[in-house]
Amino acid sequence: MSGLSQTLTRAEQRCQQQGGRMTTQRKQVLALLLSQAGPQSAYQLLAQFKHQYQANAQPPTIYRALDFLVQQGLAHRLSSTNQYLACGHITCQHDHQGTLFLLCDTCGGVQETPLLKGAVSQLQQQLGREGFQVQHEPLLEIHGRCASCAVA
Amino acid sequence: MSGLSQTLTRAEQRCQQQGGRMTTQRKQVLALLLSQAGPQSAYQLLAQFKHQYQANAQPPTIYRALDFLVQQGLAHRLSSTNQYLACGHITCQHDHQGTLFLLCDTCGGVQETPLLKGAVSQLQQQLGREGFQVQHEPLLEIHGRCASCAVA
DNA sequence: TTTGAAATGTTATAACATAACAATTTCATG
DNA sequence: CATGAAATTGTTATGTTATAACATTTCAAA
Ligand SMILES: [Zn+2]
Ligand SMILES: [Zn+2]
Ligand SMILES: [Zn+2]
Ligand SMILES: [Zn+2]
Repeated sequence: MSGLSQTLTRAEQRCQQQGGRMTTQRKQVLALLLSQAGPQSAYQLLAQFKHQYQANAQPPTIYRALDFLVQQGLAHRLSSTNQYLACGHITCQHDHQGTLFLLCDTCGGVQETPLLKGAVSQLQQQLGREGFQVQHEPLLEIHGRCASCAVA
Repeated sequence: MSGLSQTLTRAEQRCQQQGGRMTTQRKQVLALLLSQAGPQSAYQLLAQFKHQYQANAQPPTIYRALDFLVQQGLAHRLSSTNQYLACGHITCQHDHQGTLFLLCDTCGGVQETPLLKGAVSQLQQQLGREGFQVQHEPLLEIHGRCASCAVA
C-alpha cells in the first residue's frame, strides 16, 4: 500500500514512458479518484473538483481528464455503472492480460483483480472459435455480493 | 433459424412459464428487436415504435418494455454501448451459466455465445478466491473485431 | 522567438434514463 | 356480473451522463 504521493509519482513516470503529459489538472483528478474508497461518477468527481480545485469547472474538464487517465491505464471506466476508479495496480507491474471487476451491488464497492491465466486462455479459446480478434485487454464486470457484505 | 412469429410464440410460452404477462406492446418491442440485425439504442427503438405502432409513444414506454424483456431473459442490455438486443437463444434451451457478447467495434455487430464451461469454472475460481458471490448469470462484453471485419 | 500541437476554457446541446402521478386494463374473487 | 386490488400503460417533467464546437491559452521544439 503506497501513499498517495508515491502513487502519483509513479503515475507520472508511467505517463512519460507512454508519451502522455501528466498535467496539474489531470493529476488533481487522479488524486480525487485515489482519495476515494469506491468508484465515482463523472459528476461526483466534478463536484469534488469544483470544491477542491476550481469552482467554475465544467463537465468537459472532468471527462477529458478521465479519458486521458483511462487511455494511460491509470484509471478505469465501469460501463455497467457509469463510474470511474483509479487503477488498483498503478504501483505494481500491471502486465496482466485482462482485468476482472467484481462489483458489489450491496455496498457499491469494487474489487479489481487481474484475470488469471486460466480464465484468459479459456476466453481466448472461445474468441478463437468465433474468429474474433481482441484489440485491448478485456475489462470484465461481474455483479454480485462481496465477502464483507455476504457476512452481514 | 426460426421465423419471427415462431420466436414470438416461444417467447410468449417462456413468459407464461415464468409468470410474466406478454402484452401486445411488449411483443411489439420484442418484434422490433428481432427484426434488426444488430443491437439498438432505446431511442432508436422508440423512433421505430412510433413509426410502426404508436406515433405518440414516450421513452418510458420503451424502457418499461425493455426492462420486462430483459427480466424475462428475452432481451439483453449491453452496458458498454447502451444498447439492447433480442436474446439469440429464445428458441433453444438457453440453460447456460453465463453469456459472452463479442462486440465488433468496426461494424457494430454483436455475437452472443454461451460462456463455455471451462471459462465459467475459471471465473468461478477467481470469484471464490475473493469470496465474491454472484447472483445472476454473468454477462461479459468483450470489444474487438469480428471475423467478417477482420477479412476486410 | 516563432509556431504549431496539445491542453484548457466555455457555451450549448445531445443522448440516455427515470420519477411521479393519472388513467386504464386485467383478472381473481364475491 | 360486480368490483376492487394489482399490473400495465399514458403523460409530463426532470434527472443523469456525455459530447460537439469553437475560443483561448500553454508549452515544447525548431
Ligand atoms: Zn487496473
Ligand atoms: Zn459489498
Ligand atoms: Zn441470451
Ligand atoms: Zn464486424
